[in-house]
Order: sequence, then C-alpha cells, then structure tokens
Amino acid sequence: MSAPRLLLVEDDPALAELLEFRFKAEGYTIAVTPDGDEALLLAQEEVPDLVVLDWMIEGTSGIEVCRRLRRDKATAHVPIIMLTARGAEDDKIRGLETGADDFVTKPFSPRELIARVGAIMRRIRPALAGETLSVGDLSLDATAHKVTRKGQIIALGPTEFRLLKFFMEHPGRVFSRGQLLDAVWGTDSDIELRTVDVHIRRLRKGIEQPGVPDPVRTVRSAGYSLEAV
Amino acid sequence: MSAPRLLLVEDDPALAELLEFRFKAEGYTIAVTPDGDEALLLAQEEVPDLVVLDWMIEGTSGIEVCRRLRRDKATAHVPIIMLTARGAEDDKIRGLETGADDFVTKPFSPRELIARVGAIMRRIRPALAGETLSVGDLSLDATAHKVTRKGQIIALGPTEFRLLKFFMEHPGRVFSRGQLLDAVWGTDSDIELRTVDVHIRRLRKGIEQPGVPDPVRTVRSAGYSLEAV
DNA sequence: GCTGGTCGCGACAGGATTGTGACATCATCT
DNA sequence: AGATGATGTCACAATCCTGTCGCGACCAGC
Repeated sequence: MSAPRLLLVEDDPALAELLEFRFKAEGYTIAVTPDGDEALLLAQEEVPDLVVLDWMIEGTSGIEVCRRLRRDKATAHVPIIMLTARGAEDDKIRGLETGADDFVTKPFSPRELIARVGAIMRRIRPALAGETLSVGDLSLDATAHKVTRKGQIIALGPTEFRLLKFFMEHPGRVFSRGQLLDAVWGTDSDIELRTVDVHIRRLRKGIEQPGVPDPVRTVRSAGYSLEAV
Repeated sequence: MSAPRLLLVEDDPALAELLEFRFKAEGYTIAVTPDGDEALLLAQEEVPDLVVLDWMIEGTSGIEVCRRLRRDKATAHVPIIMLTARGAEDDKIRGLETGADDFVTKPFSPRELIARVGAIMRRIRPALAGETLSVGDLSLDATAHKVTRKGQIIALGPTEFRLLKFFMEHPGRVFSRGQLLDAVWGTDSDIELRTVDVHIRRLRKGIEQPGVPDPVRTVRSAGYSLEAV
C-alpha cells in the first residue's frame, strides 16, 4: 500500500519543519501549510489519510477548519489530531465534540505525536485494505469497484471502468484501438474502432480534475496510453 | 446499535463510581473492576466495545493488562483508553506502543473522557471478529438474530437477514448476483438472477431511515455492495 | 496555404440494466 | 381450515449505457 498521506496545519515555521522532517523519516507523505483556508483547499484537492491541526493558526481558526472538514463529504471521515495549548480544557472538549479524534497538548515531543498518529493509522488502515491498483494519482480498487483520484471518489460507467483498469494494469504502454477492443470489449466484438475514441473521451471526462494534467495520452496514429506522471 | 459495552478498570472507588454513573447516564453499559486480572476475565467473558484502563491498578499493571488484551485474539481489536498521571510522558509512549489507542491525563473531567470515548466509538466500524457485526450505522447480532440501525431495531425477513449478514461480513466489496445466490441461497439453488434484485429492494426498504443515505450500492453491470461509509 | 488523415466532441436513438409493484405459491402457526 | 408471512417470478417503468454519426479542429507533409 502506498505511503499514508498526512496534512499538517501549523503556523510555527520551526515546529512545522521539525515535524515535516520527522514524519517523512517515518515514511509518511506529508503536506504542510500554515493557513487554515489553504489547508481546506489542499484537503479537497487530495484527501489525506489524517490531518494534524494546530488550534491557533492564521486565517480560519482550527475548530472552524475541523468543522468544515467534517462537513465536506469527501473529508468527513478523515481522522483529525488537534494541537492545543496546555490547560485549555474547554478547547479540548469542544474540539473532540466538533469531530477531532484526538489532541495533543503543547509542548509535546515529536515522539508522542508520531505515536498517536501511528495509533490512529493502525486503527484506520484495515478498513481501507483491498487489492488496489495505483498509477500516479489514480487508484482503483477492483473488489470494491471504486476509483479514486487524489483521494476523491470518481464515478465511472462499466466500460470506462474496465478500460481504466486495463490501462492501470499496463501503465505507460501504448495500445492500439484494436488491442483495446480485444482487451476491454472481448476478442469477438464487432465494433467500430472509432468507438474506442468515444470511451476514451468519457474516461477523460470522468477522471478530469481542475489543475491536474490529463494522464490519458493520445499517440497519434498509434493509440492511447495511461501516463504514470 | 445495542448499547455500547465499556469495561472500566479503576481502583479509586470514588472515581470509579463517578465514571460509572456518568457513563450509564450516557447510555453505555459498563462493567467496573479495580483489579487487572479480574478485568481480563471479564473481557474474555464478554468482549467489551472499549476498555478504559487506569495505568496504576492493583494486581497486574495497566500496561500488562493492555498487552494481554492485545495478545488474546478475541480482544485484540478492542480500543483501549489509558488513564495516566500527569507528566508521565514515557508511560504514554509505552502505552500507545503497546496498543493503547488513546490516553487521558489525570486529573481529567468526566466530560473529557466521555468525549474521547464517544470519538473512538464513532470510529469503530470495520469487521470486528465477534458475534455482532457492525458496518457504518448498522449492526447485526447473529446470535440474537437482530439488526439495528442508529440504535433502532429493524425487522427483516430471513432471506434479507442472511443477505445483510453476508454483506456485513465483507463490507465495501461488490458481489455479482450469482455470487450472492451462491452465498445466501446456496450453491445448488436454481433461482433467477433477477430475484436477487427483489431481495435487495426488500432489504433496502427494511433498513431505510429518513435523512440517512442508503448504504446498499448498486454497481451497474457488476452487482451490489454494502458501503463501509 | 492546402490536403489527406486523424482525433475531439456533442448529440441521439436503441439497447441493456435496474427499480418497483403485483401476484401465485408454499410453509408455518393458530 | 384459515390466517399470516415469506418467497420466487413476472411485467412494466425508469434509468443508465453504448455504439454510431457528423462536424470541426488539429497535425504533418507538400
């Protein structure tokens, strides 16, 4: 399984850098931002596996970020660890009731935070387990019949799903329309070659996301391929 | 969901009584014992949904109880919240690494502990290998032959019950009509595939509740699945 | 610029798949 | 026997998917 993705919202540069370094050393992929609003954008762009959120941050307050994360369907289930100042007990309570899953009181040791993140990840991971194909920012769970890009669930029709699955089983390789027909439609299908184009288009439309390049490459007079970015 | 069962291991009688009272008021079923060994016996007798464990207790130490709970297959998955004295940071780390899911520093307010328990309870869903299956807001007691959703009891016909049970044993996974026939009706049944649709509908009708999305997902040209939410 | 070939895109009608209500049958219980 | 509830099928409606066209944009070479 790919590296767990964290999102750290912390406006103290020194602490942010320290944690970034430590978590990367632990094998996490981690995005860092000091700003609440930017954090929300990042979370929507690519849904993280866990959010570490400082209570006192610039822009939108921590609890507001927390609430908004919970409100958005895509991020509603993501565990949140709040960082809070010592003694602010009411904040803790409110944080937990808002939807934070845990909090850590400043000052804390990186070891403690890492241990807590680990504890939550261990609790979450098994639920997500499945045979998952993964190419670039795309991932496809064949048993659950689900496709995800940057963590966001994507709806595809049956044929588009099979097409994408085939591409993801052979990333980077170029297939002619005939090969795609054989592989996705079946050897004995009597279908126009150009029909493949239409499904390629539907697939592109399905997985497109603003600001992200299209991973489906057209190779003129040869066919199509899925780029591993 | 039937009342969540807690196990509280606490040797301070005043605190134990206070927490017992508060948790009962919150609708939990709670067993209390001051002794570590007795706690292990109780946990084996009736596996709780969550354990609140004081670090310093009579008999076997808290961390030892924690470790043994984790070692026993029946209780390995049960979340544990440790109660620990202020400032014992190393203990926290060791506790978490041993398998505790969270800890609360004394002195704490009952509200805080209750909020934490609530936070963890909200997070438990996937495949507990016990007698009661639980997926999303659904829970199914195989022995009592009862299904509840968001605490409300739901009446299902025998076939719908078996169907739901099978889904809950494999949450999120998509099954074809044929697979469902094999699993729920039996391998040698001679039944129309479309009959599955009808029972899916009856199941949906049975578990539907106003304001809550339908957890049964139709995957066109593939089958059905129960969403793990 | 022009030309032949190739590809993207919107639209659409037919086809395939699924949702739904109704019904006859069968087993169980009173 | 009668009542009740569960079950498997069917027909029909509602959706969704799909293969094909046609048109225009684009590309490479002349």
